[in-house]
Amino acid sequence: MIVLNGNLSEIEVIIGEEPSLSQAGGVKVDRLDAIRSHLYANGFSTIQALADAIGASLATVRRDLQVLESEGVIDRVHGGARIAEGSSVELAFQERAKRHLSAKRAIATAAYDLLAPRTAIFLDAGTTVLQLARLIRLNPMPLRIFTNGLTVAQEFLNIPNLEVVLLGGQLRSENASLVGPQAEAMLESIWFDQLFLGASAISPDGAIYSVDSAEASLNKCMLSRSAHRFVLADSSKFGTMATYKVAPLSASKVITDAGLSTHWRGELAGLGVDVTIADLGGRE
Amino acid sequence: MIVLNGNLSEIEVIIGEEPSLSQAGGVKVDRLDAIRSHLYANGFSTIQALADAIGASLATVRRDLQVLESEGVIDRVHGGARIAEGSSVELAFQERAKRHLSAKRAIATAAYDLLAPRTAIFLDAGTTVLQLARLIRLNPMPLRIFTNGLTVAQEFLNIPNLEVVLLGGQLRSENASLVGPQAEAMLESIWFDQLFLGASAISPDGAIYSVDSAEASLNKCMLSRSAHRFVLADSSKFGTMATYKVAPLSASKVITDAGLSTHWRGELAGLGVDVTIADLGGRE
DNA sequence: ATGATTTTGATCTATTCTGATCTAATCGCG
DNA sequence: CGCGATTAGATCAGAATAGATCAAAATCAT
Repeated sequence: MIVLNGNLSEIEVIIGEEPSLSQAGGVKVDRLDAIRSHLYANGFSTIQALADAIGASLATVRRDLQVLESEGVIDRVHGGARIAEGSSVELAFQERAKRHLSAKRAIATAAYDLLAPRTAIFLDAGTTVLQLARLIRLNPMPLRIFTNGLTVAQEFLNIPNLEVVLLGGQLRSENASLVGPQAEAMLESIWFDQLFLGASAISPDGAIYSVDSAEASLNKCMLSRSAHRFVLADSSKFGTMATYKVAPLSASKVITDAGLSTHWRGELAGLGVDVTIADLGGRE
Repeated sequence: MIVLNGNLSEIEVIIGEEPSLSQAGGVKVDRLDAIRSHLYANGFSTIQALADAIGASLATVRRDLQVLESEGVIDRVHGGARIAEGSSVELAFQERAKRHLSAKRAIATAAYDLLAPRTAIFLDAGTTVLQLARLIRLNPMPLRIFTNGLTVAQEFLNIPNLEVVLLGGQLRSENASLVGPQAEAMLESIWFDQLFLGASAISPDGAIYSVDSAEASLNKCMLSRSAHRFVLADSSKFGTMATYKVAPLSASKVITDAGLSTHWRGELAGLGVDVTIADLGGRE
């Protein structure tokens, strides 16, 4: 029986039955490991140095480096290669952050106008809320900020007059958020003036949904710990569904963009939900 | 004896005695790093001085400065260039991470060899421990990892078979760590097999010291929650002082590099501390 | 064993990088 | 304000590096 654990090269090794695999010279997997090892030990290396160290030609080393680069393990630069720095980690997340970017920025700007100095706010780990975080970094004001988002917290490094508290908990790679019972327990001892919550989806009957169970559970806790609740969701989210229900919109105010259909405007008015439509041109 | 007082740039200047850092191997990325370092150390430098220090022509230095200016890390003025105001603290961490890098990587490699699959470990927020984190990312094994370091957690995004738990608490910008009573409270409910702790300084009488009060307090909690304790400190840390005492070394094992003086080897042996000397060439 | 596929290494071409020289802009000083 | 001196920017040839192509070698499936 073969156990797959997500590592493709290991799978190949397990299935392959060559007894001569211990040979270090000619096998591609060994070469890739050797390159990674060499680059880690030296930080940076020219292609020539790698070729000498490994005993392969320049062309082969280049091809190997292409593979490693596509895996995100290394960074290739003119003149050689180096171990990838931590920054280029979340590809899917960054892609998601770019979708409907102008709408998200408009929404973030509208949300920023709601902030008051020296208050306590909570920022969710969503991509729309991240834009709000970016805006606060560029236009700082004294705030006490709570968040469960790694990227959100990162925005606030070295910004003066900000007290930033990150929730502890299990790291969820999909959106670099912290979730789980530890995060929820920590929330229980915190109270804040404003909550800015993103949403994976807003169901046709006007409820917030999330793609993740733990995230949804944590979102519920957030909602119960804030004096004012704002849901930041671009208009494309309305009328879509996700797996886990968080809460009805009725207890929150909504900030969205001008793309919201007249049907939904009426719907939200019928639910008694306060809606702010962010104007895309409304930048200061 | 060197007293560390929390001013990072002073630490760099005082301890910095390596001539090897300013040597660029003729490759662009090395030069950019060298310029960053030189400018960080001196605050301002003329183009001629940079060209002399790095060993490149004036034209090349100018072009490099253009790149760095577009990245926003420096400001160019007539006659030379200076570090951009905003990013000096951020650079301090990177500079610190690069100092004694080969020693730190050797230490990290020795620490990695101590890991066993499916155990629970805690990784401190120091720069040496960050190298261990990077090693785990490049060479993953199933682990339950706890940390209070934002950059450490970032390393583990999208790595399969890792359960990563980040301590909650107040964000400390200097080294992107989470500290404070909330972090300590969360530690109280966690127990792990191995702790890997960095150290700002190891005092002449063999005690761990830290530059930050909250960090020191948290470190004490960490030490009390682990079955095995490993202090990762390159040899330059021994015989230096910082402001806040964490704990004596006696209850921990030490991993350091071959630069440790014979005096200190004897000293540690006298204290009954188990010492591992990481060999810089000791790769698989 | 044999043919097909993949991998490797050498050669050639294209791109990028470097350093020198020349021209334009800026600074210091009377 | 103008002048000399210094510094910045532009251009270009030479060098180094990356990418593309192709034949030989190794590997794999039948």
